Amino acid sequence: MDSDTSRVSSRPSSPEVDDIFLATLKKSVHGFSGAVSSTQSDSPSDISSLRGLSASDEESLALRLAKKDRKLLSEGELQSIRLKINSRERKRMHDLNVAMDGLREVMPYAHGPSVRKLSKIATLLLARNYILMLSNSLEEMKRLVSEIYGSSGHHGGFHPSACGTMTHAGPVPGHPAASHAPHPAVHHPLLPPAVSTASLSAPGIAAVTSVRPHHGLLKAPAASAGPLGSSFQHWGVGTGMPCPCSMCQVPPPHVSSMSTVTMPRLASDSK
DNA sequence: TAGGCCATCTGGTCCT
DNA sequence: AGGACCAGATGGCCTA
Repeated sequence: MDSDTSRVSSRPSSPEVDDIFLATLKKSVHGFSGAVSSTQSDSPSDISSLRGLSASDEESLALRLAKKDRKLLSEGELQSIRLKINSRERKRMHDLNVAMDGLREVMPYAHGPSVRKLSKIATLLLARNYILMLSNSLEEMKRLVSEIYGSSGHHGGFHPSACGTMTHAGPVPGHPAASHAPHPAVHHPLLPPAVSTASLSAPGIAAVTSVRPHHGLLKAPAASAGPLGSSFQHWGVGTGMPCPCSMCQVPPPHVSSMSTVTMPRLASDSK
C-alpha cells in the first residue's frame, strides 16, 4: 500500500491486514492464552476476550445490533464490531493514500526509487500552489491570445505585453521564461528560486525535488514572504538574474492567501 | 536522541 | 442502522 520506496517499513498497511488477522484470529480464538501488551494491530490483547466464543456467527450477530445496545454486548461481540470498524478505517486511509500517491504522480517533482516521497502535507501544499500557478498561466495565455488576435500588430513582439502589465504567462514564445517552460519549473511554489534554477532538468519542476535532502528542500527561505511572494520571480536561465518584469515585482493578489501561515512548518522549520 | 512522518486504533459525530 | 468521516492518542521507523 505504502508506495514509499525509499522507506522500508515492516508496518502492515495493506487493507487486507484485517483479513489476515481475522483468519489468524479464528485460529486463535480457542487457543490464545498470551497476554500481549500492544495498543495497535487490532489489539491482540483483546483476542483473549474472544476465548470461549463460537466465533462463526459472532460477527454477523454483533453487527446487527444497535450502537446503543453495545453495552449489552459481550466483549467478543464488541471485538468483532471493533475489528470491522478498524478494517473499514484502514481501507479508508488506504484509499486516501492511494489518492495521495496519484496526486504525487501528477505533481511536478521527480519520481524515482532514489527520490524521497513528498510528505502528505507537502504534497497538498505543492499541489495547491501548482494549481494556482497553472491557473495563472492559463489566464495569462488567454489574455495574450485575445490581445494578439484582437489587436494584431500592436506589439510586434510577444514578451513586452506580458511583462508590462500584470499576471505572467507560462511559456510565451520570445519570453526568457519560454526556454524553461512551463512556469512552475522556474517559479517553484514551494522552493526558493535559487534551488529551482540550480538543478533544473527536464520535466521542469520535477528536478527541483529530484534529490530531496529530506525535508530541507521544501523549506522556504527566510526572506520568502510566501509561496508566490518574494520568491515568486522569474530567474533567467543563463543569467540567474531575476526577471525585471512587473509580475516578478508584484505578486498576484489572488494567490496571496497561501502564506507561510498556512504552511508554518515548511516555511519556518529550520530543522 | 529528538523530531518528523506515518499507520493504526478508537470513540464521537454526521450522513444516507 | 450502518457506514463515512474526523480527530486524538499511541507507537514504530527514519533521519539529522
